[in-house]
Parts: sequence; structure tokens; C-alpha cells
Amino acid sequence: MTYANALAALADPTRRTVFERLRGGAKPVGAIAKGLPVSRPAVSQHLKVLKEARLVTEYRDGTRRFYAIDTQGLEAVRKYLDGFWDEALERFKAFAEADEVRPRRRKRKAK
Amino acid sequence: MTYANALAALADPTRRTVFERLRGGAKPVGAIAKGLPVSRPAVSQHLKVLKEARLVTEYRDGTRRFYAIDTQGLEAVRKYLDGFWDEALERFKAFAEADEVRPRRRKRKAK
DNA sequence: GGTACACGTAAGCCATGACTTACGCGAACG
DNA sequence: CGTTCGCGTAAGTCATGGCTTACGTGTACC
Repeated sequence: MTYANALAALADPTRRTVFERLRGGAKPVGAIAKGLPVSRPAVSQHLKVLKEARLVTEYRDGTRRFYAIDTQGLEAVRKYLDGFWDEALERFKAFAEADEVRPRRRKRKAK
Repeated sequence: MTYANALAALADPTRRTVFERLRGGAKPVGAIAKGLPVSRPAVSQHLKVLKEARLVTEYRDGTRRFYAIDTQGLEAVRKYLDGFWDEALERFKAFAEADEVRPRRRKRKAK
């Protein structure tokens, strides 16, 4: 159920900005936080959430921690969304049938 | 920027449950709320959010309001996520280069 | 035309979570 | 080795938002 965490993680605008800054390669926390309207600790907290959602990976190099995009979280969300796609295409079919949900009273038989 | 609203909408678990109940065809509010651990007004509020995010559509039939899945919101999210996919594949490339982010001091020339 | 149904909206409550500042810890540099 | 750098964590604050109950509105039935 990683998709749930991933969706929750991507819901926050600033956290999304943090995530988007990882496009183009791994970056240390300081570089990510630079220029953002929030403090560096805030960025650290966001990265923690993103990491738990499998949206980023972390590796250390000396005193720095590099973060990079992890495809696992993205993949989980994508699969979740795809589950609706096919169903949505059958929407009209279900519309035509509409067994479960009928009008309270039969429309008096259209002749 | 519908993808932002859509992500925020799909972040909430109960709202996701509401959304998932629309798989297989349109349903009126009462049918959606039936069996859920929250009140019917709560479901109405969730549907309002989903509608603003282009995740559901509404049409009226008498006194009922039927809600169905709208692909627009899903498509917006999908496109947003796809934007990362290609970039993520170049992660290793960027890893190899890593221009912008170098160690503070050159590693004293490996040799 | 009054009653009952299906639903949206208003107002208020309360938990969650996004932020801040302060602190601690380990790795590098001199 | 002391200092500085880069970062995570703790604790506390404040706004957001998800929920409730109460109410209002329009459509169907008799």
C-alpha cells in the first residue's frame, strides 16, 4: 500500500517542490533547500516523508546526504491510477445497464 | 494545474474510498455513502472536492445526483507523474556527471 | 398542496500536519 | 583536537481540513 503514502506525500505543494527539484539528478539537502521559502529542517522533514513513501532514495557521502528520485513510489501511484482507467472506459456500458441503481419507480414503460 | 487539486483530493483515505466506489458506474450519493463510516453530508463534501479536481462528474436525475469518474483529473495526474519518469531514468547519467554538486574539495586526484 | 425523500450548505469542533527555533551528532578541515 | 559544516531530531505553535449536527431547497408521491 505504498500508493497511499505516495499520494499523501505528493499532496503537499512545498513537498512537491522539493520532489521536483530532484529532477535531473541527486542533490544534497542544502542544495534542495536553497531558495525555498521554508527552512532547511522543514526540507529534511519533507524528505523523510518522501523517503517513507518510496519516492526518494538516500545515500551518504561524507557529511552530506544525497537524495534522488525513486521510481517505486511513482510506479505504485501509476498502477493505482491505471486501475481506474479501464473501469472508466466501461462507464458508458455500466451507464447503459445500471442494474444496481434504478429509478425508484419504473418509468412507466416507454411504450 | 488540475493535477495539484487531484493529488490533494486523492490524498485523503475516505475520499479515496468514495472515489473507488464509483468504479463500475455512476452512483447517487446515498448509495455511495451506504456502509461508509462517515455521514452522508461528509460524502457530499468529498464529492464536491473530487468534482473541483475533475475527478468526478455530476448529473441530476430527479431528486438524485449521480456521480461518475471523470478521466480529466486522472489524466492530469498521470501526465504529471510521467514528467518524472524519463528524468528518473537519467538519474544514473546525472549521477556520473554531477556537475553542480561536487565535493567541497577535489578528492586530491586519485593517483 | 402537504409530506417525504435525496441532497447541498452552514457552523462549529477537534485532530492532523506543516512550520518554526533550539539542539545534538558525526564527518571534514586546519 | 577544536571548529565548522551538513544534516537529523525534539518540542512547541498555529492553520488547515475532515467530521459532526442542524438546517434549507427542490423534486416526487398521494
